[in-house]
Parts: sequence; C-alpha cells; structure tokens
Amino acid sequence: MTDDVPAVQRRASRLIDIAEAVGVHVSTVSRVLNGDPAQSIRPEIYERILSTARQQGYRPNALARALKRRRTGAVALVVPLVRNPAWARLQRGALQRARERGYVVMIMEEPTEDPKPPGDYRYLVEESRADGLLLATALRVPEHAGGVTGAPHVYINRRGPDRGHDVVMDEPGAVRMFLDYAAGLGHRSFAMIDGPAEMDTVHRRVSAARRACATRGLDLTIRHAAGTEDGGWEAVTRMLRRGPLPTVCGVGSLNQLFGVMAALRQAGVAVPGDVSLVSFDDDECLAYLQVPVTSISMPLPELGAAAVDALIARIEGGQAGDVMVREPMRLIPRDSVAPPRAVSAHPRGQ
Amino acid sequence: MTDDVPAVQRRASRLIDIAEAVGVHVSTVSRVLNGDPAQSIRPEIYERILSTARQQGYRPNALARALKRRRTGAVALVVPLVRNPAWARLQRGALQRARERGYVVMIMEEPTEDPKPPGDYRYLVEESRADGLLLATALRVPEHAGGVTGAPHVYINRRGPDRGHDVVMDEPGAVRMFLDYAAGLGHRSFAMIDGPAEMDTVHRRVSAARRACATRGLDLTIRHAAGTEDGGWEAVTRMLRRGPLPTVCGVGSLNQLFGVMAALRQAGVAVPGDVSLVSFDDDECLAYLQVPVTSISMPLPELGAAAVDALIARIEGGQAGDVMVREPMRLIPRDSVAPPRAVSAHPRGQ
DNA sequence: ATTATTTAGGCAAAGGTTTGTTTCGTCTGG
DNA sequence: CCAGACGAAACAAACCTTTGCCTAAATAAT
Repeated sequence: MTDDVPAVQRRASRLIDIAEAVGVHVSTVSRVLNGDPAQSIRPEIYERILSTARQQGYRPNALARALKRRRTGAVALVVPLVRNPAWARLQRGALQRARERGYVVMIMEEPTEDPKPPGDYRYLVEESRADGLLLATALRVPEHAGGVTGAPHVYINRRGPDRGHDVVMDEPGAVRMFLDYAAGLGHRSFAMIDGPAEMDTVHRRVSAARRACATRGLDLTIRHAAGTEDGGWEAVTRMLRRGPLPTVCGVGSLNQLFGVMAALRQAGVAVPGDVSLVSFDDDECLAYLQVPVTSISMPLPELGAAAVDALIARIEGGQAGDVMVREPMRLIPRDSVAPPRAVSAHPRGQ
Repeated sequence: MTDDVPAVQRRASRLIDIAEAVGVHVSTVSRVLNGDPAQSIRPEIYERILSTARQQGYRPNALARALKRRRTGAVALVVPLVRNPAWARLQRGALQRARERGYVVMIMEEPTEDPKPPGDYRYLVEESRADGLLLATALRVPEHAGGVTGAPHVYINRRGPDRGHDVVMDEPGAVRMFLDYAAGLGHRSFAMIDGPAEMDTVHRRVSAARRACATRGLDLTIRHAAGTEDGGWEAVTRMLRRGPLPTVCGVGSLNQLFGVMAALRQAGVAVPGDVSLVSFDDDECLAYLQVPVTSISMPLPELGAAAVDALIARIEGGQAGDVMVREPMRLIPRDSVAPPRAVSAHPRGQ
C-alpha cells in the first residue's frame, strides 16, 4: 500500500505525530496502539491510526513509557567471570524466556577479584535501569552479608542470605544419582573433587554427598580446589600423596575435569580401570575425549528460564518463594565408569 | 554523621525531594549534582545539597535523564548462540570496557535457526533502549543484506555489508603465523578445518590460507564443517576417505578440535607423529589434553574492548572507520606439532 | 551616584507516554 | 419532552530530569 519506510526519516515518529496526522488527540492514539479495552473507537479512526503508525514507522519510546509506567521491562543478569560452557546454557535459557515474556536483559559481569556483595548491584534498579536482578554471582560467605533490600531479585542456583529468593537445581539429587549409579556397579569408595567450599553449589553437592555416603555406609573423600584445570590437577595430586585412590571420583566442573584426567594420566592411573570418573558438567566435548566421560546433565536452560519467571513473578506480583527446578537431570553413561577392579560387579545388561 | 540509609524508604528520592529539603529550586540541585561548571553557587548550599542527596540515598533516574538527554547510556550486544569459551573472553573485554566508559550493556542472543539480519536489532535503538549496537552475530551472506540503517553500530570480527563499521582481529596474520611456524619445521602439506564458509571469520582465515600457501608454494586442503565436535569429526573422516592426510592441520575452533582429535585417534593417526595440529582457539584446557595442543591465542578481550570504543565513538562523535585490533596474538607451542615424518626438520633449539 | 558586570539561583519548557477524568453529542426509555 | 446512558474522544496531570534563559541582588567600574 503505502511505503513501509519513509525515504529519509528526519526524526523518530511519536504519538503526537500520528495524532496530528489523523486529527485526533494523542491519548486516543496511545489507547488504540496499546489496545486499551476500555476505549471504544470508530472503526475508521482506528484503522487510520494503525495505518498511520505503520506508515510512519512508529516505535514506542521505551524510556518515556517506562518512566510513566514505572516499569522498565528490563532485568539485569549478574554473572561471575567464568569460561565454563555450562553458563552459556543457563544464559541461553534465561535470555530466551526473558524475550518470551517481553523483557530485555542487561548483563553485568562480576569482577573476579573483589567480588561485590549482591546488594551492590541494586543500583541498577534504583536508577530505573532494570526492574529486577538475576543474581548468579559467585557469592561467598552469604550468611552475614544481608540480602538485597528494596529491589526484586532472585539468586540463581545459589541460596542467598534472604530466604525465598532462591531458584535452584537439585544438586543433591545429582549427587545421589552419581552415588547410586556407581554403588550399583559395586563401588564403595568415593571421591568428590569440586570447587571452593565457599561456593554455594559446591557446598550443596558436597554436603549431599556426605549425607548420602553416611547413610549408605560408603567411604568418601572430598577435595576442594580452584574450579580450573589447574585446580583439578592439584586436587588429584594431593589425593595421590595421601594414599590409595578411591575407586570412583565425581568432578564438579568441566574445567577441573581436564586437570583431573591429566593428573591421573600422568600418574599412570587408568580410567576407568583404576578409577572411574563422572563429571557434574555435561558438555558435548566429553563424548570426544580419549576416554569419553560419563556425566550428569543438568537442566540449565530450564534453570535460567525458571529464574526469569520467578523474578518476573516478584516484579509483577510481589509473590514468590524458593523454587527448585524440577526438570529431570540425566546421567549420560559413557566410558569413564566401570565396576571397581577388585569386585566383579553385579552383571548388568548393557 | 547522619544515617546512610533511611530505615524504611517509602519511595526513591528525587531531585525535588532534595530541593525541598534544602530549600532551593530543583534545577539548582540538578546542576550541582551534575557538576555543571557554568553554575556558581554558595559553598554552603552546595554542601547541603550534596549531603542531603547522600542522606536521602538519591539515585538519578536513568530513564528521565535519558529521555531528556536523548542518550540512554546503554549499548546492545548481539551474540550468536554458542558455547565456545572464546566468546566469554570477548564478552568480558566488551563488558569491562563498557563499564569503564559508563555504559551498561544489554544482551541479546540471536536464534540459531532463522538468524535475523542484523538490521532487525535496530529496534533496540529505535525504541530508545540502547544508543548503539554491537553486532557479533553469525551473519551469513552479508553482501546483499544491506546494512543497519539509522542506528549506530559496529560489527565484531565480521565484515558487515556497510564499510567502515568493522572491528576485526588479524585473522590472516594468525593464519600466516601458523603457516610460518609449521613451514619452518618442514611442513609442506597443510589442511585447514574450519566452520561453514558463510561465516566471515572462517572466510577470512581460509582465504588468507589460500593466498599464503599459493605464495609459498605449499599444498593446502580446506574442509568446511559445522563448528561443533561432530563437524570436526566429520571433516577428518571425509579427508581420510580422500587419500593421504596433509602433515599438519589447523583447526578453526575448540569444539571442532575435539572432534578432529577423536577422529584421528580412532583412525590410528598419531598426533603429532602423523599429523600435527594447531588450534585457532586458545583455551586453558588445551594444555591438559593427552597431547597438549599448540594454539594461537588471539586478543579477544581487546577485540571486545575495541568494539565498544568504536561504537561509543560513533554514538558520541559520529566519526569512525574500520579498526583492526593491533594487540599481539601469540602462538603457544605445546606438543601437537612436530616436524613431518619424512623430513628431518631443521634442527631447532627447544 | 549611575551603569555594568558578576554571582546565585529561579522559571519553565521539553522529552514521549500513560491514564483518570471530563466533555459533548446522540440515542433510548419513559 | 426530558433524564439518563452510552459512545467517542479530548483534557490534563504525572513520570523525573535537563537546560536555555531570566532575574534580583550584590559587587565593581566609571
């Protein structure tokens, strides 16, 4: 019909431009464009407004709208500085859900050195840049830190200092899945190599492992180390010095896993012959390693999406509570787990 | 002195609240708080304004300010949906520089299926959500697509359809670095395994390789494949079917590298004995693989930072042009490269 | 003493929307 | 013929800052 885009657009089209072109008041245009159901309007005017808006390439000014509505339609995602591909999956889930729900997201990386208390990011809300905070920070010693006050927020897979703001995955369940799987193959002596104890995810996994091993009467060694290749390397080096290795080892992150495998290889420890390995991060590359590594795949995109939903619930309704992502996690068997050497495992199909 | 934060803050403090408390006009408060040099003011009032602002916990409303100033102080970063850790480094550089320059960044993931033309993201600018666009999209067939019109933007490590908007790294230089290194060891027959030809980065690497090999009289085989583990696997599988392998192979991404190594391993091809390998992505994990992989480390954080600088230059000054990041790249020798079998290489220290 | 200049700050418009309230006709029922 | 109801749209305030211009008093220059 008419040209979609004016050849040279001097200036962005505003409501008032449409109003003048059609000959109605600006408020009428606003209501029509927003589909205000309380407004009744002559079909002819209605059409003219719509078509004029289209023709002028009208875009609502998000600033003005946000100013008036007291809602920006943006949330801020605060992430630690990591290169773990798992984060990409979480981020993806969050971004996609945010888009579905009509929010844009602002990203903020927390400096590794001198991590800020999560409350320091609420300036984004205070300055009206965002309606709420998605906190996926590394978050040490949260207990005494005090929560984020005055800004809607949720913690992602971390228990924050204030209850009712957490969106978590079932890490204990993942640990039990690992334990049950290996125990079913005959393992009795376990290790967990994981990140620093101050990280909440780590803490949850480790204490779940302790509890579960105690219940089942299994041996458990825990090693905390930096969440890097080097950390993994160092953790097994320390274990080797302390005596015989457990027969199966869970590793907290992909980065650590590389270090763990390298250290075992160098020490001449066979995987899975001498020790079986399970990674708590899943990644496609695991299937392509020299010995493909069994892993537990967690519902990370769903975690991101759930966090966004929870935050929006807080922003819009104010209601909320802790939520645990219920999407199933899966243990993906590859080649890094075998029955322990000394024991002939229960025969098993497959 | 006075309490930093009022016990219960009914409502965010505004300029007018400060003005009333001090007994001056709101415009005066604005000028003082913004340090307007044209404003002269009694020291006493000046102090009272500052201290009242602090006491009320005043935060400027970014929306109102942006509306008036016609500048949001935000930029949008559009990234493809990838899990390559290299992206994290780029993103980090960009976010950090943006923060230094007083901008916040909005993140947007481009759907993998049905990638949008980059122009489709300019709504962010049109709606005044951002001042400009950092385009790191996958960007296929850019030539005829037409540029982003009407919104300040730069392409990150991609040549966009409109000239003068590109911030790139020296991929050809990286390729030559690889070629020179291997040729220096006596290699004459090269392969490049890289992503889809429609990706601009890939295109630049591949054509640089072609040119350089032609000049130096070296053999070159090129294999395009998906930028995934599976793609890498498939690429070497295809090469194996076609006859004898080149003696050295450059691999475009970390993900592909895993597939490449797995396929070689399965085929019984020794690395670096039968074929040497160089990765164009550097990552810490490479040092921990069974045979640590030589890589070329690119200045990714600097790329991100440069892109932000270039975009801000456009936003603020309007001036700009293509920029190539000049920070040095480094070849990091590990164990995956050796002289070709048939040739006794020039003896070399280390 | 008068004019010019500076100092210290007020006034008001503008930026683009949203939304509660009004207004002005016209139609319906009585 | 009139009260009330409804349809269609206008009015205007509010959201919070910024900034060009103006004023009034005080000081300086003549």
